[in-house]
Amino acid sequence: MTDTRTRLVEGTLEALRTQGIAGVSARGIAKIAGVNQALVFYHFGSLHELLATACRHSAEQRVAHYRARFRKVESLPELLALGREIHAGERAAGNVAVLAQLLAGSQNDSALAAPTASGLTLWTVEIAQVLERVLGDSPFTAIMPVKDLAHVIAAAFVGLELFEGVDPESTGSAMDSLARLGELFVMLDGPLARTALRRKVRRLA
Amino acid sequence: MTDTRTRLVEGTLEALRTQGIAGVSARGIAKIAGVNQALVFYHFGSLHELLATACRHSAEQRVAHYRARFRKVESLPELLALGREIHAGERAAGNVAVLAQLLAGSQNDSALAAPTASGLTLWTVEIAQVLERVLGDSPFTAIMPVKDLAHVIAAAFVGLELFEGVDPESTGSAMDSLARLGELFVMLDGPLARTALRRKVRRLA
DNA sequence: GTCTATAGTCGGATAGAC
DNA sequence: GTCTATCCGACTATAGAC
Repeated sequence: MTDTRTRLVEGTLEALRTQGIAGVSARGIAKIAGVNQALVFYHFGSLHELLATACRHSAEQRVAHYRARFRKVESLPELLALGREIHAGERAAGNVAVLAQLLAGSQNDSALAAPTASGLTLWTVEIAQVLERVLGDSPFTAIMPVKDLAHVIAAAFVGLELFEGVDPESTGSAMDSLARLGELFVMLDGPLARTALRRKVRRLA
Repeated sequence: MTDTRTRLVEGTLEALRTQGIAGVSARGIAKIAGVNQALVFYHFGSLHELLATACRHSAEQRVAHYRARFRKVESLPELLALGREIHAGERAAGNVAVLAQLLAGSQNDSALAAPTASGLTLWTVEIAQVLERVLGDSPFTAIMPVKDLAHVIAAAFVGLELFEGVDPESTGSAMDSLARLGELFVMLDGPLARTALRRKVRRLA
């Protein structure tokens, strides 16, 4: 990627952060990137394609950044700690906001939906792999497969990110509770509890 | 509210559903509403104010529609059943999509953030009241207050709604799992389990 | 209250010089 | 590859007739 292409992609992400999907424009992105407006179309053909490219780039970059850390996680407490760390860092860097804006824009724009879905899958696959390793043999997964749990976790994060934009205090409190809930789950996930849980799960199925 | 005002407000919600926050315009809304474009400004002063009005109206209308049902819920299974029913109905009517688009737009628009937060609060207050009644005396609430749980539930619904727009199959599967998880929780929430949970919670605090 | 017409602005995209 | 200049459409908002 040449320097101009990179600047435009990074500028697109910054524009999504500061202006939202409703406010992005080729002119605005070019201004942020410090390049001429016509270069958006020379390099990417259309604003649409630039958005899609930025979406792909952002997801790959973010997940790659944490992949090694994900691979090292061997227990639920470790996963929770990493989850909180990622949330804090990504939130501060505005990357969850980018994802939320892309998701909102994708609802009525099928060309954007495909790369957004790919980007999302990068995250959920990574989370699912860790969950598989961490609670793969828990009877809990009979009720909720790790793939589904990974989706719910990612969805809750995106939803809470959006809430945080309109009601920061309540959302912060909810996130703290969620962290405590994870700790409780770890405490409950002993051998005895697993046996009891297995019985219940069988009855449910 | 005169007929034209009503048509414009309803048209705004329809525009949010079909075109998203990035695609709404006074002209588009007027076309959907079947009224003259200039009337947007005569009745509401600005597109902004129309969006805010529509946001308030939508939330009040939706919550009022379910309030009586919420009040009748006396157990977690009933709440789960109602939750699934509301989700299906609201999803089909596109009301969760409206909320998601308003949330996305509010991230970079403080004038929209206030009414969106109010609308959101109408929902979370209603959910929290039911949760209070249903599991108010469970030790579970010591870890996660009903207010926080209500926020997380609402956030997860909004997040999953957004995911559904880009990846319907995976999201549907995740929602099914979530429903099963609720059923499991009900089975686990017996007197014996509560006593054990209370012990764990004390240790955590 | 509702209409037409329009001012003024901004945005996507392209042509063509360098 | 990068620039200037520009076309053209869509937008918010207002003026003024009815």
